[in-house]
Amino acid sequence: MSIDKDLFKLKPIAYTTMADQVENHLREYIIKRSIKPGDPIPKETEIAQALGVSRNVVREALSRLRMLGMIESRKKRGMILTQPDVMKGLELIIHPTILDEHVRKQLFELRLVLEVGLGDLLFRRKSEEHMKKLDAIVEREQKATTQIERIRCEVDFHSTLYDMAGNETLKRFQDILMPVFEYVVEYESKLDHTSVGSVTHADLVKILYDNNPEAYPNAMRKHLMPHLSHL
Amino acid sequence: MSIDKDLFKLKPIAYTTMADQVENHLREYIIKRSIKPGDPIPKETEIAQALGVSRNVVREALSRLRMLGMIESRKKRGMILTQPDVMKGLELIIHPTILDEHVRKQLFELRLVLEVGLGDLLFRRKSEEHMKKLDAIVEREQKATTQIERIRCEVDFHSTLYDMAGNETLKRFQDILMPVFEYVVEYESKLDHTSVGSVTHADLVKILYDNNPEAYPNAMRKHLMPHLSHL
DNA sequence: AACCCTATTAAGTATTACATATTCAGGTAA
DNA sequence: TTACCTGAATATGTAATACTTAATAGGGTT
Repeated sequence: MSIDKDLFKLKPIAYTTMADQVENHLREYIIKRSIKPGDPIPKETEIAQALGVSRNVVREALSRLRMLGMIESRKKRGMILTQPDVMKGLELIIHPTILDEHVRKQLFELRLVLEVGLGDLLFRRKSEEHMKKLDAIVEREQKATTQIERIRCEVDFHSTLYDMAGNETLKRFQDILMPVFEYVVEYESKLDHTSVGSVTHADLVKILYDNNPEAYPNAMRKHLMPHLSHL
Repeated sequence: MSIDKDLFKLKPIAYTTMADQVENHLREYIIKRSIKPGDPIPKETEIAQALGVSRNVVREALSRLRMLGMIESRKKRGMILTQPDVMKGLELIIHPTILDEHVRKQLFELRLVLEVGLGDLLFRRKSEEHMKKLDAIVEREQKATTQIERIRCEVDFHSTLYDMAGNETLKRFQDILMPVFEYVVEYESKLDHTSVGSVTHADLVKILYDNNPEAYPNAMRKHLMPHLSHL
């Protein structure tokens, strides 16, 4: 509770550079002026002069926003605000080899949570094509002879579910996280779990055909049980 | 299908700057050399010289990675790789007033999916304290007289569930998305839905006390039905 | 009115210089 | 020896300047 204690808690000092400040300033500027995608933002030199910093620093801040897809710039036309891809930031950070195991595990849990809760989106948005595709995957899986082929079917099946959900953001989220999952799957398969839950892909497809949203969550839970029991 | 058609689809040209290239180069460098958090990375001048670009460009690239929390730098010690917060990128982009309604709706759906699928994490990780906290919120909610107070209880309840799940990444995800949800909630309350699903918070708490993972998903679905029926 | 040429503008890149903070080594005093 | 002070070396942070490049606008010619 004492002030001294809190002081010690501070990391080597939260040093904020000019670029950090300009970045924040620009964010505030965009929000306060409620600038919308397509609208122009001031020139680099104007910003630099207005904030009393070198153009160098301004460019660092702008470079960051550009990376996130928040702004675009053309040679003469200046810069405009753009509708950012909300998952862009995730994509830039998530790389399996950089993340430690703890985080990878948490992301894998996140995936399990998503698939169990996915039902209502699926039932509302499934189409003929989607169902046919699932049928085809199940058939392919039953004919599969190699472990590699089975794993491929597994990935395709669940990936198709995300397609069916008709939510681009969710789909993108899944696509970004996929490489991490593969890492975990590999890790788990080394342990013992070549086994599959008591509910098969075919069972899940049947539930989708039967239009039975009530049955979906617990069916998926059972399907994922080998993973869930690991928590 | 024709090539010409595809060409037209290309945006005004995917122009890559030197900073973009250096950024990618650094990412590859980190991955290929499997540099781990805490390990040092080359000096700015070394990078600039090695890649044949100005130090300015290198600093733009480094500035981006620094923003994402992938590296840290000290005045003399040089720069080191750090374990990035996987959700940092999301946090930087997601601001309700910037996102268009379409994306906000998708994020709201994502939240619904998460809460329905959250069960298994809850049952495995709930503690005495958590349950007490939920009890207190339910009690507070029943005594509430104003709409504002009820909404606050609503937020607290679901927020506590994410706490209970014992997954920091998931919790952080929720915290970042919360402002967007508030926007949607406000939007929905304007329509008609002051009503609540047939399953109350108290019912959900009971299921948690009863250690009944099977009942959870459909109970939460019913609780969220006013929102789900909007899909 | 259609076309071409030129000037202008704003972002991208390079270079140089200096400020600042941190480490390290060396030297002095107790 | 130990402790403290001091200054040099170093790498990042910031500034200033100049030049390149591409896109736009405007003016003139046919």
